[in-house]
Amino acid sequence: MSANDRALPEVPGEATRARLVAAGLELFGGVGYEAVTTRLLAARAGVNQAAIPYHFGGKQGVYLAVAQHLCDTNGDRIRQAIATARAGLDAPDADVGTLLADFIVACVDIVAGSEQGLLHYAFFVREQLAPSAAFDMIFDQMLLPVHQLVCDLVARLKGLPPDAEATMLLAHAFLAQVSGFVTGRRLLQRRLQVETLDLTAVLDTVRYFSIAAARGL
Amino acid sequence: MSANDRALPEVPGEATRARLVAAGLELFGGVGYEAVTTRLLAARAGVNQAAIPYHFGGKQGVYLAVAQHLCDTNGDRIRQAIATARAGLDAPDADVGTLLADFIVACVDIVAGSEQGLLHYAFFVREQLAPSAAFDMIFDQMLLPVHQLVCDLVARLKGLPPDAEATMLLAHAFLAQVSGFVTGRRLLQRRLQVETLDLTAVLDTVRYFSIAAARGL
DNA sequence: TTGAATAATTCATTCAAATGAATGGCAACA
DNA sequence: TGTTGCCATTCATTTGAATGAATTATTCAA
Repeated sequence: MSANDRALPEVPGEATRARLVAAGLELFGGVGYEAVTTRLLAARAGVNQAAIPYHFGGKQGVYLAVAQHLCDTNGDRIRQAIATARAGLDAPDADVGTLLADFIVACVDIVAGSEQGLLHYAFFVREQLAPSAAFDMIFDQMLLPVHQLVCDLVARLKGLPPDAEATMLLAHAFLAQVSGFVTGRRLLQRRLQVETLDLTAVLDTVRYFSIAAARGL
Repeated sequence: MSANDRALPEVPGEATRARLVAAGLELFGGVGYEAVTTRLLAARAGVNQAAIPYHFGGKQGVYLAVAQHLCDTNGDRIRQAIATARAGLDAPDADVGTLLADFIVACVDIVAGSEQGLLHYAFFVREQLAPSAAFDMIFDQMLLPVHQLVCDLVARLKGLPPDAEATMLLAHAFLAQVSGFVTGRRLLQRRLQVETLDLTAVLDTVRYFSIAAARGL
């Protein structure tokens, strides 16, 4: 149990598993489960095709491992953003509208701030369009905590119960921006005639819009 | 060219084509292109598998026909909503915020108002996640006119040029609700513990939120 | 520290099942 | 009778997974 347990010589299969998960993240999010062949997956990961059944029991095993990895990785950043917002909410003089806007911005940043994040969220979107065994995992670990927090913020803002239907729907309207700027980003790219969106401009807009909505409620 | 060209005895192959397109609409939107086998597609349509290459040249032909049908069908309702909004915009005493909110509500209604509409939009979302030859069609006929209108509304509301980046991003924030209430509807269903969303409550929320945002800008 | 013995992993190859499309016969209708 | 659409069957590929040999890592007695 030395301090450098995480030195370069990992346990052997770990590298292969990690490469498959990384390749799966990219491919499953990009084109969907059925469109990814085990040959393509193995080639992209730079491993032999037989490594898929060997390490994960099959293609679906890779998919679930990708979902779990995705929840683990993004979960950290999401939990941090949630903690920040909740800390702000505990303060007596909390500016709830700003807290809400900051949190929505943080979510959009996590999701749209990198090519990686976009692929991650594409994975989520596909799961929502056609849920599989991975959906429960994603719901419990990612969607639910986020939605609950936004409900709490909206509830405080409007003086509503956090679990009321109206609260949840309003929370959803705020959170819609996250999916809007991801699933709709190709539309936006064409309209703006750019290859890549200006993240700063997007985040500024999200903040401005969220604060405007919070103020107007 | 009698008045009842659309009488029951259609031209023979038409029924088969229509059934395939209808089945394709349901399946492609529901599970994605690759997940739909020609056998399943034919079975769902109640036609022989060979009808696919015969009538559409292949599976992809059905897919493109579905995309076109989708643009035609929804295009009518969308164009109507756009026309209504533009008429309102031409009035001298136009309440732009309300026009904007009404249009967003109309879009959400078209998309989320029926199981059919949800499948249609799922098709769009998949095309945005991984664009194919159908994306240009969808962009030109559906996305672009809608986005342009919302840009015009936002431009009027804020006194910005309709083609400025800030305008387009703000327009996108309003339109995000459409994707948010569709791609996120399973999250919402779980949170509300219902099988089907209450459309009226959703549309009321969208209107309320849109007006609030427009007022707060 | 050796150095076999053992376990774990990788690999080229193969297999059965599936998938999309083609084929040729058949029926309906002009 | 000739054209058009429909159908059962078949075909060549592709797909996910299995197989067993080859290779690499780990263990542990000497």
